[in-house]
Amino acid sequence: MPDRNSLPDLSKAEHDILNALWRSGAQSVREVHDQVSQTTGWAYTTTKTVMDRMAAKGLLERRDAHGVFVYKPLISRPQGLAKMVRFFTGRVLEMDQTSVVAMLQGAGALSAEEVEELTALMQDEDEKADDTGETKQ
Amino acid sequence: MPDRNSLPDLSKAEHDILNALWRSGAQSVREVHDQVSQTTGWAYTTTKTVMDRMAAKGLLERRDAHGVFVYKPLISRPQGLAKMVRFFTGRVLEMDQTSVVAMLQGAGALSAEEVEELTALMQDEDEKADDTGETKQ
DNA sequence: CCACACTATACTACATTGTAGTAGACAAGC
DNA sequence: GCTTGTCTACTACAATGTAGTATAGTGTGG
Repeated sequence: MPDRNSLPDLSKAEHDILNALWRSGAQSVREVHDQVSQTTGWAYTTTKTVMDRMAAKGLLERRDAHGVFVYKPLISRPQGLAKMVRFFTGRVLEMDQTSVVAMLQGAGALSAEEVEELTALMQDEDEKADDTGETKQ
Repeated sequence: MPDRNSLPDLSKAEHDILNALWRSGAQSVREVHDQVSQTTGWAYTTTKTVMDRMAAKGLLERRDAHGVFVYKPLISRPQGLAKMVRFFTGRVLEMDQTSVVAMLQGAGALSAEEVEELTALMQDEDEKADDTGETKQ
């Protein structure tokens, strides 16, 4: 796990991979690819490259399971969501994040536990931003 | 304007620039930078590089205004928002986009006209995706 | 047993984006 | 006129997007 106490700023590709893993648990490149390729249109090697880079960065754990590698996410969905939600609400829409998070729960996009974790994470971030003179994405 | 009838897939940096321009109209690099640097922490040349690349891609129009260049967005906010909203709702949250758009209007993040344009754009995209065998980001 | 066909894995590759630094041009002051 | 502060242009280098190719292991029909 890389640099705890600072949430990762995931790229879109990384979100796609993680979504598959959050949804269905640890999987091989082939299994993940079968899921993401439907929406991304990626080549198999693209999925593989992205996943390997994520493993190198400590976002995924790679384990040999009887001949094939299986990848497991090392961050929770709320942890992965945090930065993106902040960016989307604050910078894309320029609106308050709390109302959005509330809505997400209402719409069933997140479970109650996820909302709770996410809320806590974003609050931490806010506090951090408050002192350290803001900045940084 | 690049390849009409396919919305641009904006990066985060591009969103930040466009937001400043949508908010305050055509501006110089310096003016945009003064706005975005507060949240991004970018160096002035970073803002400049991103804006020039956007102009080269046809996302912005660059015009000489008495000695300095002024940049104007060539796409509307709903056009810029479309892909990001789709990505955020569909791929990050895996939820239905319509409820989100409704919420955005409720929360005042978008005007009624913007919501209308955005809704129409996203519907077009949906139809396109329906035939052409899905895929493509 | 063995050559062939798959797959998984590793390397390499090239364009775009993120994020600047530096150099040249020009205007405003001294 | 020389010094300063900007604007603009060019260059740079790492990370990400998006693959292709090469190699190694494995199962399969002879």
